[in-house]
Amino acid sequence: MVPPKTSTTAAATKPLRVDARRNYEGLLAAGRIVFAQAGADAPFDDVAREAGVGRGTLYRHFPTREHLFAAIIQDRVDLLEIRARELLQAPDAWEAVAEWLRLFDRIATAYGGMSARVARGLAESGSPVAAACTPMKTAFRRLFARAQKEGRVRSDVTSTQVLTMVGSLPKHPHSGDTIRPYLDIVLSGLKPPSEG
Amino acid sequence: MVPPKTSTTAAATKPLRVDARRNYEGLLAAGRIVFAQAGADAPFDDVAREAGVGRGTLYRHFPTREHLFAAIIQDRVDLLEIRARELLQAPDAWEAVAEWLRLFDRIATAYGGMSARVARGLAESGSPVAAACTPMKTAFRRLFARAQKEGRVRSDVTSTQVLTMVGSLPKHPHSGDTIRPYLDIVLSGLKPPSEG
DNA sequence: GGAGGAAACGGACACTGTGCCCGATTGGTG
DNA sequence: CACCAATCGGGCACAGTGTCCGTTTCCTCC
Repeated sequence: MVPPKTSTTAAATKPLRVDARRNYEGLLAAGRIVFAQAGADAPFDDVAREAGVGRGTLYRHFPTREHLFAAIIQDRVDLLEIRARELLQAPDAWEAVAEWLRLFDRIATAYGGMSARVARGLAESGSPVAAACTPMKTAFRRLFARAQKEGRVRSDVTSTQVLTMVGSLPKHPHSGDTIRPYLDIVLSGLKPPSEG
Repeated sequence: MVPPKTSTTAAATKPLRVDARRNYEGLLAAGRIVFAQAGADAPFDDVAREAGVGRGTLYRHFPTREHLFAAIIQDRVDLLEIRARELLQAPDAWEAVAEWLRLFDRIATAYGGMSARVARGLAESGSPVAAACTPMKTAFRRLFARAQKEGRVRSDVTSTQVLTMVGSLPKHPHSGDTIRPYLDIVLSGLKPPSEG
């Protein structure tokens, strides 16, 4: 895993000592493992133990759980941003939005219970999650605005609200997949009243 | 506040001593106050302190936070059950479902953050919340089935899934109201593909 | 109306998770 | 290689949870 480059997490200011970078990457990997296995509410200490470092090290690199979340999802967020830019070229504006949201939903279920917390963080500016997601949000806003402009999406909802809503959809407790019809209902409901 | 009669919470087995009943009702009232003010994640102790009783008393009456939730929402749930039965007589099956869900959504926002926890408990059988909501769920299932039978609601979703979904909708952090378009999107998305 | 027993009370205790702090250690530099 | 700053990581204080048990209160029966 590559430590933050252009990201908003911590770097770009100073080169970081080699042991610090090693621990940073180890904590990131440990976070993925622990949260994937025990859910987003797993004891924060477990991450430090899994990484084989002390509590102090963990808290220095990631002051809060949300900071670690933000770092963990960074690569997925980058991916989603790229995809949103690509889909701006797609012929059907509505299908582009729908396809992107399906991808977003699939990715959001990677870590149990995390998508709900991320969805919450998306809204409140100032949160590390919101900072990490800003480029993605901007890219999706363009995609969404295009569909709205063409009248393919209802006009009384903002792109951020859609992200929050989809991120908050209930998930299967164990599989982690969104229960089938939930996303379909939202997608169908996003279409303007005129369209079926 | 009337202590549980036909409810599933604790009673109907033994008459409860007068001091026990007094404390039960005091804890219920305290729970409403504390959760309304500080949200559903407020320290459980605060409920005991607000009620002027010890921790032991609180935990004896309500072994878990969810047990207290179930008791607190009992009267709202009863109300919703009654309304669902009434709406079975309504001429328009779809409008009946929509109206009931709007009521459900409005009620679900009474205590900050509680609706999400209740929505989670709704799904997992065995939880006190699920037990308290069973009559309501049954009544809504009939209402929902009627609309589905008439082809006014998409057929690939169950009534329980709808309840879980609406209960999980993001809420305004402060006001507690569902952000406007969320419920509209779900309602619109529940209609079958043929209808606009 | 008072004595005995069961039920209920409520504070103390042990435990877990969190977040911070500071002495010890390690790495980079002249 | 020696020094200084950056980093490490264990220890500490604190808050929330849930349980246990000695004490108190209520109900019943005489």
